[in-house]
Amino acid sequence: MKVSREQMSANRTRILDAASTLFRDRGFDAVTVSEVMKGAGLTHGAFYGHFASKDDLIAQTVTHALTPSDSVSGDLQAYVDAYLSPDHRDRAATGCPTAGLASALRHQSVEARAAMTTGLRSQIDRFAERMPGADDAEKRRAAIGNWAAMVGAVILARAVDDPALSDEVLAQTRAWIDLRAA
Amino acid sequence: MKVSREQMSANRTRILDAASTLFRDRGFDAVTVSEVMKGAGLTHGAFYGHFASKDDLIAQTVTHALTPSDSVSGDLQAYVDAYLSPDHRDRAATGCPTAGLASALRHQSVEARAAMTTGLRSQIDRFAERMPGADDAEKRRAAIGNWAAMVGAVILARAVDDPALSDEVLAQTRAWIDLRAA
DNA sequence: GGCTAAATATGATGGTCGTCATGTAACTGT
DNA sequence: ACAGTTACATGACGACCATCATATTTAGCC
Repeated sequence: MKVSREQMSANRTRILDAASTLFRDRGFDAVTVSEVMKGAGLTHGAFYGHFASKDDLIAQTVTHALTPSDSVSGDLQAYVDAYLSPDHRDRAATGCPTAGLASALRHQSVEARAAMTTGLRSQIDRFAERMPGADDAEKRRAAIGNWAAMVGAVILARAVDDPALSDEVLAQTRAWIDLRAA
Repeated sequence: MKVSREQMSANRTRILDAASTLFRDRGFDAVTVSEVMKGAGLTHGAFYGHFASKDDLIAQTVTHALTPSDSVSGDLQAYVDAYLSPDHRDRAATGCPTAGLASALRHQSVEARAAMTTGLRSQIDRFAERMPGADDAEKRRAAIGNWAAMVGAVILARAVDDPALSDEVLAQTRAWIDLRAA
């Protein structure tokens, strides 16, 4: 059955939200189109009215997941602490899309990778604004270094089986990140 | 046809080598059992004489790829520079298994994750030995923080489409890693 | 209010892949 | 040297999945 224009737009958003959650949780390959549509409350048939292909969905989901986030607002130290918390590690489905999707993007379409490029660039910019450092160059360097460490730490913490080692990776990275000097 | 015992053992090693390369290059899901066997110079039928399942292969490949590596021998600075080089970014198939496989391990069997745990632990230990720092605690912290940054930087550099941004992530992380102080 | 087009549901198709069954050849121990 | 076993090859099967075809219902417009 046909639905109203705003209903369809809302459906599209729900598909992207469901895809974002599912992809972060289980990866692009392991999630099927049917699952995404079920997560959005629709059946698989409606999918190709919204997207040209699964690859198209992936590209648009990356854009969707990476865009307007309030990422680095509020206290920077609190942001870092929350990012490197066991709670964030354990909630990949609702956590940072970069940590959840970055490695998988290497095998995706140019469109998806371009969306990641845009997302990373703006994350670095926003992060650099709030970084300590003598000048902009130092701030930018600290932003990139710290962001790489944060993403890497969460990925390693999630890859590992032993909770003690996983917690230690997070805690030590948190302690090691130096927000005072570039 | 049956082959000699040492031939079979060599075949097994070749399967693991091929799997290690292919998995790093394209991920666990995208690589088929047939491809791995073809890479080892065998047909798919021989696979289940060596491994119980694809999951079993994945677990054993992680162990195989993560074990005896000469990882952190030689000059530490040279190791870090090579790790964060565009060349290493561009050669994932022969590059660091941690950077190539870590995120995907989150969805794998306990055996595979246990292998990753062992691998990460020994990498941290070896890395810490050569880290500067006042005491062992500081060395360990620096090892974990630096390793997280290195892995994260390579993953981000590989995820991104723009060569300039990708190069910058590597170069800035290299510059930012402080090997002198914990 | 009725006609048309659009959005979704249902059902089908073709291909791929993990796994297994069977055949074949040759290594190994006697 | 022989018999039995074993490692590998060939071929098949069943499941799953992305994509498409068709049907159905309803919003949007006159």
